[in-house]
Amino acid sequence: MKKIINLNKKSSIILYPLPPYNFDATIHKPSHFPSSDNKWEKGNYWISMLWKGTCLGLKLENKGTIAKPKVRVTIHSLKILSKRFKQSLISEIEWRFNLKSDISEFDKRFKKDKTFSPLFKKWRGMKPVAANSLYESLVIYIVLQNATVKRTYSMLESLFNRFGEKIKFDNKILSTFWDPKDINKVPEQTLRDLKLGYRAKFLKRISEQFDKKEIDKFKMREMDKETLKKEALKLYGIGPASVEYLLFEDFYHYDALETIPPWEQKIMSKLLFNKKLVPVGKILSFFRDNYKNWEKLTFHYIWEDIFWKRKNQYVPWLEKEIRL
DNA sequence: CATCAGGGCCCTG
DNA sequence: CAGGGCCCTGAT
Repeated sequence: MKKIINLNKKSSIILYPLPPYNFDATIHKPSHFPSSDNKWEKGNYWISMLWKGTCLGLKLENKGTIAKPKVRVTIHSLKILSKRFKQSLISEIEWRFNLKSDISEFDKRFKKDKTFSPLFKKWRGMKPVAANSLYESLVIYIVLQNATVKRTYSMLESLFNRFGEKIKFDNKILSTFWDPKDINKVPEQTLRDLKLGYRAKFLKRISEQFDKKEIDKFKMREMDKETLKKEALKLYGIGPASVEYLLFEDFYHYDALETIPPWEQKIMSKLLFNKKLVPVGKILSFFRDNYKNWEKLTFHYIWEDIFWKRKNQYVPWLEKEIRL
């Protein structure tokens, strides 16, 4: 059992997201599998973060409304942080929690949508969130591949326990990720022992690329969608399915809807057409024809809505499609 | 018990 | 560009 690190120093700042901003629906995604690096309760969110080699604990509190959003961020750390460090950290936090991207056009354009206006209204101000760093997201995409939820969860938790730390702040104990070099320096077999299977090689290669600073996430944030896509596909172990998540969830391309994995296809078939299985092409053109430029964001609203429902009530047909 | 596909990806031919 | 192989797990 590793020692728990107490983060005793803290400082707070108020941030103002661009409206509309739905705090809970943006920060918490019920469709995602649970992971011990973060915790959500209505209006509050805790997550561990590594920034420039420093281990931090963030607490975010909702202090505003969708139309007048306001978020209080408390940064917990072991040592007092310099002003310079905090400045870079705050702009990173603004990116990660998607405080500044503009979805007001989407908001206006589909207000009167004949099919989904109630749903758009219900989740007004919901955006994708890249609460994890790019490296951490890639780790998650790798453990998602060809695995059930349970297996994905256990692979990630094994990695946390082997390579990460446990931190305590605001009465929460959370896992942290690790520096890519920690994985780059261990043999592949260490990862295989954690039951990563063939993904071990992917994780090692990606960790190596990050350790050698071959990937510039800031540059990637500036790229147009097609360039970014090509760039991301160069990452070893990252293919079309992972890139599909990456473009939307990590780089906020709201129109990035090109492929739909089988289980999502089944669920969307039911939700959109009330059928068992509709061809992917038909689902794609439904979004393209009706929600141009906002295809994936629209998909996201429909998608998360059913998973929010699942939190409060049992949805038998959905349960069957989730490989737990 | 064995067999097999899978919420992919890489590599080979 | 099609298809085999890969770690494991759960379904049959």
